[in-house]
This record gives sequence, structure tokens and C-alpha cells, in this order.
Amino acid sequence: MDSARPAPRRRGRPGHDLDAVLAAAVRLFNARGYDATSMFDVAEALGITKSTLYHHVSGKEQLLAMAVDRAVDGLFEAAAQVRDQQNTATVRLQELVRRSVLVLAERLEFVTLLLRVHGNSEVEQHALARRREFDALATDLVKQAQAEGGIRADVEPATAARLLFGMVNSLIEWYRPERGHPETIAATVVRLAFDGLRTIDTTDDQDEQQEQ
Amino acid sequence: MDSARPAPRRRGRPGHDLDAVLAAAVRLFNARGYDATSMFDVAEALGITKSTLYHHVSGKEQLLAMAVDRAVDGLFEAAAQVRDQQNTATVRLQELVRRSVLVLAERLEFVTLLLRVHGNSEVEQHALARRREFDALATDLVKQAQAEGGIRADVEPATAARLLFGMVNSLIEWYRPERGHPETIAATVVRLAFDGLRTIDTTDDQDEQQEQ
DNA sequence: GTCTATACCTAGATAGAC
DNA sequence: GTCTATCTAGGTATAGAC
Repeated sequence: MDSARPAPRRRGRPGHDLDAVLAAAVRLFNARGYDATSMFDVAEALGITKSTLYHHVSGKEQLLAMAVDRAVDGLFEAAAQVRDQQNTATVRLQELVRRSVLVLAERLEFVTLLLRVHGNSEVEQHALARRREFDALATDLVKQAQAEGGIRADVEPATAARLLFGMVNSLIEWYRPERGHPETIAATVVRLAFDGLRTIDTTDDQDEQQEQ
Repeated sequence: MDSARPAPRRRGRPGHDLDAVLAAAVRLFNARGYDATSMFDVAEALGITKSTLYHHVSGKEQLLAMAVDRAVDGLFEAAAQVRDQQNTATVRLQELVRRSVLVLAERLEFVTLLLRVHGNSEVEQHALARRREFDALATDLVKQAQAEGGIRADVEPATAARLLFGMVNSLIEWYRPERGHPETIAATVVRLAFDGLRTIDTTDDQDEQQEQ
């Protein structure tokens, strides 16, 4: 469930389990790009040969598929949790942003890979389709929030949604676990997105924590 | 100076000029990724053979270098224009955001390529270094704006700058010329970033245009 | 300025021994 | 589960004729 470094290694003796292989692959895919990373590179990072790597996985694409699935699943779990809430659309939109940030932070490497997919294969096209699904869902929530008067209506819903989640997604470029708790950064993103950068005079949000 | 489609073709008779070659290459690099695009693909898009392509350019990396240079140059020109203004840091930050959006929109394909570089070669590392320079410059402006009380000080300058320009940069994922004038989208980004999504009661900004 | 032909290399993936 | 050896496809780049 986690992409942590130490590699749990379940039972096989000296062997690497699938999670360890995936973690090493995804790390390289993100650092150099999927296409620029060879199966030799992945094998080398694990201290094994290419052939041994192929004993663990069916091919390069399988690694990509597993990674983007973990990212997509996380995002849709967040969306499902938000959908089942009994709040206003505006609050649910805030919640979706917050939970999206948490997913990004906790599955950072998987989401990073997802957001860089081009559509060059069936696997990549499927990933893009699910991303579009998520975008549509977010846009719809923005539309509802505008209709109930919770957020400004002078911006196209699709535009607002894309800028909003563009800000969220930009986290993959610089967020690292050392830079603070996911919950803290999530709160910062929500605050900035909804209240803006400008100095606020009337503070209706009392938890003014200095970030990090 | 522009990356327009029709390809000026200066003098050589049936020949392609460098700008046309670059435009075709960059379009493919963005659509499939730099590494996933072969020189054959570029040649095919131009209706010539690989060898002929190599008559025009020294190699694949030269195409990448030219593209990212156009992007970087645009961003630093914007930064230089802002630096020479006699405004408050807050207004200059707004101006940097606005002009950055304009550069993104006008050099969309070049900037897209720039923002996807990994650092796999000298060319890419140089591009990354210049991006970091721009980030530092933006962070500094945020710090100044906070010091003069123009924007909220309860967020780390580096965090605010990265989220702010993360929103700006996310434009490359969805902005297309058909979606509206660059100036319009730039105004929307500035409004959203500085005033937030939340409904505003007191409108101190009178140009409330419905976007697109 | 464009072509055909090709050198040279690295990629993904497999065979089969241990 | 891991290895060495190898197949095959496709990549960048060049030589040299027209």
C-alpha cells in the first residue's frame, strides 16, 4: 500500500517482491522519464540482471500500469469519499482539494508518473481517460459551488477547475516528505485557492499556523 | 519570432527552413514526449527523410535546445520588464504572473517542452538551471510583497511562489489559442490567485468580464 | 536539398543452464 | 531466483549519389 524504501520482502528468500521492483522502477521513471529509463536501469538499481527482472514482471508496460493504477485509485477513492458527504458543494470542493493533496503527498511518485503520461500506448490512454473523468467530476463540483453562490461565478467552471487542480498537481514538482506534513500543505493549498494571496482583513479562519 | 503554423519559408525553393523543422519537432515532442519521438517521426511529419532532416539540424538535441531557449528567453524577458517597473512588489508580482501567462500562451509549445525536461543531458540540465533561477526570482518577489504587507504572510514565500506559478504553469496542460485571448486568461489567473475562488462581497476590481 | 543505403548501438524481451 | 547469451526491432547518425 505504500511506496516506502526499505522493501517489505514478504517470504521469498533473497528475492525482491513486486512492490520493491515497482518502487525502484517508478523512482527511475520519475527521475529520467519513462521512455528514457531502460529495463537495464531498473535491474541495475535493484542489483539484479535484466533477465531476473523479467522473471518478476511481464514487461516495462506492466510497471507503468501498476503505478498509474495506484495513483488513479487514490484519486477516485478521495472523490468517492467526498461525494458521500452531506455538505454544500463548496465545502465538498474544498474537501476534494484537500484529499487530492493528501493523495498526491502520500502516493507522490505514482501520481507524478500519472500526470506525465502522454497516451503512447493502451495503458497510457487508459490513464488519460481516467484523468479526464476526474477532471469532469471536479468541474461539475465547481459548477455546483458556483450555482449555490459559494464561489465566484465570473470564471468558467472548467477554467476554474483546471487552474485549481493545476495548483494542486504542481505539488509533484516540489513537494517532498521533508517539507512538512501532508495535512499542513493541504490546508495551505485550500487557503490559498479559496481566499487568495491578498492580505485578508477579516480573519474568519482562526487556525493561522505558520507553515512548516 | 513566432511558432505559427504556416511556416514562413524564406528563400530556399522546396526546402524547409529551420523554424518549420523546429515547429514540427516540438509539436511531436509535446504530443508523445521527447524520448518517444524519433527523428524518423519528425522527418515524416515534414514529408522528408531522416537524412534530409539531418541536413537541416545537427541532431535531436539541437532541436530541444532551440525550443527550450525560446521558452526560457521569453520568461526572462518578462522578468526583466517587471524588474524595471517602479511599482510596489505586490503589483510587480501580479505583473510577473500576468506576463508569464502571456509568454506561456504565446510560446505554448516551447514552454510546454521546457516544463517537462528531466535533466538527462547537458541541454536539459542547463534548462533546469535557468528554471530554478526564475523560481528564485519569483520567490524573492513574493518575499518582498509579504514584507510590504501586500500579500498574506502566513505562507512560506517559496511555497506561495511555487503554488502560484504551479497554477500558471498548469496552463500548458489545457490552454489552446481557441480558448480565448491570452490577456483574458492572464487576467483570470491573476484574479483567482490574488483574490481567491471564494465569492467576493466588496468588489474593488471593476472589470468583471465573463471569461471567453 | 533530397534521396538510398548502411554503420553502429541500445532497447525490450526470450532461451535455457544452474 | 538468478545468471549468460542472444534475438530482433528500432534508434541516432553518416556516406555518398543525384
